[in-house]
Amino acid sequence: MPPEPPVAAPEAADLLRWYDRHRRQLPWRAETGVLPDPYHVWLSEIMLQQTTVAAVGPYFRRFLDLFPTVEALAEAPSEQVMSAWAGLGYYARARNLHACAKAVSALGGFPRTIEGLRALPGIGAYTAPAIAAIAFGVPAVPVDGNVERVCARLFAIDTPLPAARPLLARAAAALGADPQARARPSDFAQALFDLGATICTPRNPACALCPWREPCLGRQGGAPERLPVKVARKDRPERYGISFRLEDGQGRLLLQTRPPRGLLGGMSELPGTPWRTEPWSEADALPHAPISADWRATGSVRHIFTHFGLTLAVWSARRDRIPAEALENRFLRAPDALGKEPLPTLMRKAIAAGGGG
DNA sequence: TAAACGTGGAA
DNA sequence: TTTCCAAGTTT
Repeated sequence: MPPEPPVAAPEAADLLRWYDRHRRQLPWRAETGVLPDPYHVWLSEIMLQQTTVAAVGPYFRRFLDLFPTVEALAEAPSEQVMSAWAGLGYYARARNLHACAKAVSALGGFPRTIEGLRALPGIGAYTAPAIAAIAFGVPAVPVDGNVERVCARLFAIDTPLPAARPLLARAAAALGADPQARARPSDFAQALFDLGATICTPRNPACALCPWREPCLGRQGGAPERLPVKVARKDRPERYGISFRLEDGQGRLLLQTRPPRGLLGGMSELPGTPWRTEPWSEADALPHAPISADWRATGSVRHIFTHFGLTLAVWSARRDRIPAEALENRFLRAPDALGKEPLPTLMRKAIAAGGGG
């Protein structure tokens, strides 16, 4: 009997060789062999949470423009930070970002250890090792969605997520234990991201181009695109609301600020009804209007949040002078000042929906 | 552990 | 149109 061919194990050297040729050029990345600025790494990591590279790019550049250093960000007013973040979503990230900048500024710089980073607001189990590895060369493998997918396929782990998390974390750590990986922790982490983003993609992975195609058990199994297995998501309930778009004689809009935490926390909005599971009748809705007026339905906005869909009707009215009681905890904004207002995308759509009609 | 937490692009 | 997905964290 001839000896069995040795089972090939994925080697860091193969991935790093591929990365050196095919790495993506991204605004927050330094040149090959150079560790990037920790501020840039941190800022990009927070922005990239559950968010695409394409969406982050313009925001990242704008933030560096407005806040060139972590100290500048720490000293900026929170309204300016929220305004700069408006449209990116998950606004708790922006609130934590500002709090983290203040903490880092007070510390005199970013902690260089996973534990030190993990203690900061907005930095969790993934982001702490990500910053440590990418910015400081700490030999750790941050496990994000890319790394989970690559590992699930590489080792044919078919336990459904999220139960598979501990298994996948062990697999990722095993890859990172390779001496070649430990010699280049920053590049190794980013190489895994790039592999997951450009080759080992969720659908139609380009296995023929993969530096790990030989040892990949998922590919050998014939259906790597089937991995990782995920539990079915619950269906999204629908909610209904009405926003009141009130203009004064100068065309200024009546706005208010949402509570500091929770959905769209700290962002600006049109006054309106609560968002409930039943559509609103006129009689139910009018008590929530900021003033009594000749409200006209001028538009409707459909918006998808993570855990519910929202159908938001927009009712509009105009009043030359806004009564003082309507301005309790509210304020007026001229149209040319709305660009600097921390308005979430939903409210920009609502304002636009009322404006033309 | 599970639910809350935004948005836009691709298939 | 619908569903899935994107460098997750907090409670």
